Amino acid sequence: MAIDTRTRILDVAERLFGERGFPATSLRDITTEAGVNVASVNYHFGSKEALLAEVLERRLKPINDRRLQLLDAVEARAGNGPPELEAVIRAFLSPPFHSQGVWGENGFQRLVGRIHSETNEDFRATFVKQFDHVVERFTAALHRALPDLEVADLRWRILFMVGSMAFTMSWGPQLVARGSTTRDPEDVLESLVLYAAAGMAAPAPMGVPAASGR
Amino acid sequence: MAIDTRTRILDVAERLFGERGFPATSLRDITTEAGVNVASVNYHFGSKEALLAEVLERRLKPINDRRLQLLDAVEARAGNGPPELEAVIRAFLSPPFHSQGVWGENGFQRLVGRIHSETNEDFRATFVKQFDHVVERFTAALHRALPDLEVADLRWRILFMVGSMAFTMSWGPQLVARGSTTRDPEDVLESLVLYAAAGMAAPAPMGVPAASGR
DNA sequence: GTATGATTGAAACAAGCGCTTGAACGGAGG
DNA sequence: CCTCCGTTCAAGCGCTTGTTTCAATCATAC
Repeated sequence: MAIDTRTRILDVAERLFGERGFPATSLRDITTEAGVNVASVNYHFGSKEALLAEVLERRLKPINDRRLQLLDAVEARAGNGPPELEAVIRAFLSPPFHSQGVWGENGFQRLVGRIHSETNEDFRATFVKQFDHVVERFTAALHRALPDLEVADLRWRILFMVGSMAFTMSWGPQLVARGSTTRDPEDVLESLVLYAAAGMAAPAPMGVPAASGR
Repeated sequence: MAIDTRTRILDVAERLFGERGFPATSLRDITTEAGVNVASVNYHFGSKEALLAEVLERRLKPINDRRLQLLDAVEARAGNGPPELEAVIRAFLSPPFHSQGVWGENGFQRLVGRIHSETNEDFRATFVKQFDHVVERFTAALHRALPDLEVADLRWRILFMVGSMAFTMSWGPQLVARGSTTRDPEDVLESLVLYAAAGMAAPAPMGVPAASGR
C-alpha cells in the first residue's frame, strides 16, 4: 500500500467534505473511494466529527503558523512605526491561497470556504477558538496601521475581509472552471489584497457617535 | 389554527435550514416544531428539496426585485452620466439586510449566508441562475461607474463583495449576540457599503497585461 | 517459529432518513 | 342528509446513516 490508511482517509475526506459538505458526505463515500474499510475511520479517528476536526487541524495549523510568521516579519520591518497596511493584509490572506496545489483540484480550499458557514453553533465556537490568537494579533496590527478607525469598525471590516476570502476560495475554483474568468490564483490573491486594503482604509462610518470623538 | 400549514412549514424550515443547514435538518425536525404531520411537507411541496426551493424563492424574489428597483432609481438619477458607485453598491447590499426583522432572530439572513456555500454543484447552478439577471445589471452599472477597471477584475471584486455580504449575514447575528460588538444592522450595512465602495474603487491590479492597455 | 499487539475485514446494529400509504377528518354544495 | 374534495393523520415503507463487534490478518520482537 502506497500511503497509510490514516492519510488516505484524511485526503479523501478533505476533498469530499469540500465538494459536498460535511453532513452530505457519508463515511462510506469516503472509505469506498479511499479503498479502506468503513470501520477504519472509527478505529483511527474515533468518530466522523473527530475526522473532520483532524482534516481541518492538519491544514489550518500550518496556515495560521505561517500567517503569524509573515506578520512577525512585517512588524519587524516596520520597527516602532505602524506596519504597512497592505503587507499586513497580505500576511493574512496569502497562506490559505498557497496551502495546496491548483485551483479546482484543491479539496481544502473549497473546504475552508465551506466550513466558514456550514457547521452548527457548537462547532463554530470550537472553530473560532482555533483562530482567536491569530485574529487578535492581526486586529492589533491593523489597529496600529489604521489608528483613526474605531476598533469596533475594524472588527467588522476584518469580518468583511474574511468573508471575501472564504467566499472566493469556495466559489473561485468553480468560476475559473466554468471559464467565466481565467486567472491565476496568484492574481486573484493580489486582487483580493488590493480590494481588502482599500476597504480597510475606507473613511470611517459616521452612523453612531464615536466613544472617542472623531 | 392561527396560520395555515404551508406557511408554518415554510417559517420553521427557513429558520432551521438557517440554523443547522439543509442536509442536517430533517423533515421531522421541521414538522415537529411546526406542529404538523410529516406527510404534509410532501403533500404541500412534493419533496424536501422543493421545500428548500420555495423557502428561498419566497424571500429571494422580493430581494432581487427590490435591488433592480433601487438600481433603476440610481441610474435614472444619473441620467446619461455614470451612476454613483456608492449608490449602486447600496442598491445591491441593502435589500437582504432589510428583508426581515432583527438580527439573530432572523432565520433567513442566516440561511442566505449559509446557502452561498453549502449546497452541491447542481444546486449552485440553479441558485446562480436565479441571480444571473441581477448580477448582469449590476456588473454593467458598476462598469459604467468604474470605466477604468477591467471587467474581469470587476467580476472578481463583485465576488468579494458578495462574499463579505454573505459572511456578514451568516456570522453577524452570532457576533452581535455574543456581545463582541453591538451594532445596529443599519450601521453594519453602512459599514459594509463603505468598505465595498472603497474596495471597488481600489487601484487596478497589474498582474496580467491588460487586453486593452491601461 | 511463535507469541504479541496493532490493524483490517465482513457483517450487523439501532436509529434515523425521505417518502408513501390508505384511512379519517371537516367544511362546502347539492 | 349526503357527497365530495382538499387536508391531516398514524403507520410503515425501503434505505442509509454512524458505529460496533469480533474474527482474520499483519508486522514485529523474542
